[in-house]
Amino acid sequence: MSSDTETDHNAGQAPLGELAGAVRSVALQLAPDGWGRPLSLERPPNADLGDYSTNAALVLASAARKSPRELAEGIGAMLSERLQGRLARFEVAGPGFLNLHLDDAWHRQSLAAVLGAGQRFGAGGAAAERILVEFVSANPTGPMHVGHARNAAYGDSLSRLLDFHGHQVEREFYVNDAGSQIRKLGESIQALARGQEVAADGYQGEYVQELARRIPQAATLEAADLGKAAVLLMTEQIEASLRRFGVLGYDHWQYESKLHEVREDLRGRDGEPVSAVQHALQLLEDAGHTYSSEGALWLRSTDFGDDKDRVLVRGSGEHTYFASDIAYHQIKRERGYQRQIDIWGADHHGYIPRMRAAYEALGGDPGELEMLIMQLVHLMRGGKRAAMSKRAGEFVTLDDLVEEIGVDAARWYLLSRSHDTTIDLDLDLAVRQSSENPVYYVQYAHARIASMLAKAGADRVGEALEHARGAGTVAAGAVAGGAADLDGERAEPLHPSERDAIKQLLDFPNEIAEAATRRAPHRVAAYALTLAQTFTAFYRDCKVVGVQPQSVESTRIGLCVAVQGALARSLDLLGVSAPQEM
RNA sequence: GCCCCCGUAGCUCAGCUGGAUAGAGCGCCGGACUUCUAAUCCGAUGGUCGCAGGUUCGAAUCCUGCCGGGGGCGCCA
Repeated sequence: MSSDTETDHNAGQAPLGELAGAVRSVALQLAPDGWGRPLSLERPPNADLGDYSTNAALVLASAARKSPRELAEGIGAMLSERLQGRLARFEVAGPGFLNLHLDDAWHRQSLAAVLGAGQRFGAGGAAAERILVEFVSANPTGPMHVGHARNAAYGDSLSRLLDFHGHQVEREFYVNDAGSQIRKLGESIQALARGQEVAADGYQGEYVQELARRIPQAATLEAADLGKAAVLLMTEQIEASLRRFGVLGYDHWQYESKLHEVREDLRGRDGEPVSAVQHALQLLEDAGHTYSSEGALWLRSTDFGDDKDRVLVRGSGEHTYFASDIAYHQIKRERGYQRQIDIWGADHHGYIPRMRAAYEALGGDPGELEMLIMQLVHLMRGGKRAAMSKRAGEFVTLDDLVEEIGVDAARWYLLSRSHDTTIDLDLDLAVRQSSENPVYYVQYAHARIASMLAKAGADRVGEALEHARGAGTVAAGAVAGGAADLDGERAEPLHPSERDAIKQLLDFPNEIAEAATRRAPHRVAAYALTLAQTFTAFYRDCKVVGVQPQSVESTRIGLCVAVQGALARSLDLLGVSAPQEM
């Protein structure tokens, strides 16, 4: 597809944004007091009701001191004038909906605008922020399971989405390589290497044995060193699994252990270098948000809405995990992000109030910190809940999932549902049904277009695109006398399926904006499926390659190119491939 | 006991900052391949949007209570 025309940032929002703007400005002329109220511009439930529908009159009736229907009439009349010939007609319906019927020229111009935007169609639009997205952050004590898979797919896709929407995104993995769990892992490996029993609360399973085999001289090493060596191996393995799963590379790997190391650039009250953890604790102490009790140091998190105060430093002198996490968030603040997004598993939700409290105690604006909770993936077998025990080594890993159903089906399955609903994953069923996965429907539509364009030939496609892109200017100049195409001939009327496909395409920028703003990549999947369906209906109804007259073929080729682009973009945002043939 | 998420068609789920006749995929039933890709298409079946109140021109959507399912409430990480 063509990507040469990289126009301004808002090009992606046109032309639907332009129509919405026209409705808004006309409506506010009639009801100036209604400024600031949100007006809808939607596809009506029934195609007979028109191309678009607005509730402007319903929303603004009171401000205009008119009946909704009367106001709708007024808006329609003014809009008609403003859009010149492109608004074929309008109707007031029901309590005061204003239904707009747009003519073919408007559709052609809109398609031309989409083609003109090229790869940037739907991009940008956000008030750009520098955002850090931290996701997966699986403990390096074992392989990743399907819960991590969901977190990975979501975090990766959300990052892509935010980036495409115009934000400056960095991705980070927080490695919990400190604390008792690593010690336990080291001890477990040591026991296995020495042919002893693993402690009851230690780590079991195939992968621990493998770690013991892969670490040279494991039997002679101390547990602490074994732990360190295992973390390295596990982190490597995690990174490789994520890469196979299509996760774009992380910009940062932050090791928890580093937060405990003294840094030259951080100075304590006495001017001596301190660690990030000490630095953060001093900030809290200096701000008067801590106190000592029962031999421990506490954060007065209840001052910031938490249920109870929390321990930062134990009676034993050890820092809690919470203290590390506070330091981690403080370091991220100091790195200059405008927004931190943490993507956590459902078991962390109780952790949110204290983290938010700590963030505020550090002097941060709690609105900058978003902690998104992924609901669980329930593993099923034959319709029944299956146990997942890491200790016993019984779980389905990310690698298993990919091997069984492939990256595309797995990612689509995990991403086509909202992150705050629990997912039942029946692997047997998933394998059996993977060929029914809607992802293939979307990919098929993409491949089909590729095949059609190949049949038309690159030269013909290029020529057609030039023609289709020109529709904007020509139609604009020919509004009064009816639409004409480039050669001045009368344009053939668009088929209803063509008009539908164009309108479906025009929704793309809004869908992207919604999905990004609401942190909801599953909306992209839903959109892609609908677009593929709308395109397939067009394919059924309208011959493209070889259709006469040639101007019709040109428009349709242009539509194919535009749809293919939006499908490819949607799939890419989900981390799913867009094949040329299937 | 308190906190978070969920409850929509037989199944899995969209729709939720209020809009018109509540949607999709799968399953089930009946049809369509000499076609630019049938991994497709067309048609049929299928819902008291958990229950009860409230808010209003209008509620699956917002508020309250209840019921049911899942998860969480450590000086663990």
